[in-house]
Amino acid sequence: MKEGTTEICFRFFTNLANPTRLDALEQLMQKPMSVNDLAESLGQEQSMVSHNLKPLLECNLITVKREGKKRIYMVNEETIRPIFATVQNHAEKFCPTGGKCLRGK
Amino acid sequence: MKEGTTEICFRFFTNLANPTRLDALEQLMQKPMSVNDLAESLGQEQSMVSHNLKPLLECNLITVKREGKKRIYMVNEETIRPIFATVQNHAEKFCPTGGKCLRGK
DNA sequence: CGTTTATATGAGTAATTATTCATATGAATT
DNA sequence: AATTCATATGAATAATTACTCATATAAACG
Repeated sequence: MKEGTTEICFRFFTNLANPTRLDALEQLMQKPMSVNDLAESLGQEQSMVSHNLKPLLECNLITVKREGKKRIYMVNEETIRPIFATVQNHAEKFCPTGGKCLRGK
Repeated sequence: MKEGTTEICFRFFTNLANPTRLDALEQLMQKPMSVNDLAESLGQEQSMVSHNLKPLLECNLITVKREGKKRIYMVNEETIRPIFATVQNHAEKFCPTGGKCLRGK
């Protein structure tokens, strides 16, 4: 692996290691939308969603474009799709208990 | 995405979102080895490495086999290789500043 | 079967990260 | 340019996660 990869990986995975952000990504995979729509669809406060979108955006896991007075967020398909595909494959093959393999919740 | 995927993803990414565990994985990708060898090669305490290998093992991101009186750890190639390949691709294409895209450290 | 060597565990503390609430910013539309 | 609607930010607190040190366990080999 290249130099500095651990640092990048750490930021990358830290970014994804959060339920709110994962929920947000899941929604945005279905359909690009604004912070407010996302907040409503997740049943979360706008400010919390906004706080959580920030690092996703900074790391380019999502992008944003303006539409009228809204900012429409969408996922970076090139990265997000394969990542989730790999996790899903891992879950099917290696997590027979359905994700309870890491520390009993 | 399937039901329960967010929970699995959360555990999965939480597991990877740690410098010690990433360093350990990087080492183990080069060569399977014991906890003590790993500890030495990382310049970390054996107990810390052991603590960190535990969740990786529980989530089947690594596996272990006994060899004499040592326990040899190795990565789950099927999952780890593609994950890191995707992150690396992401870094090259979308992190021009070399990983400084998420919160200035 | 006792001893040694390798590894795991527990509990306490430190460090990091998430969430909340109040408020600031900012662009679009009138 | 004033108003409004959408979104971002800051700072404080809460929650989670990591690390350390001391010690327990466990398998292998004599």
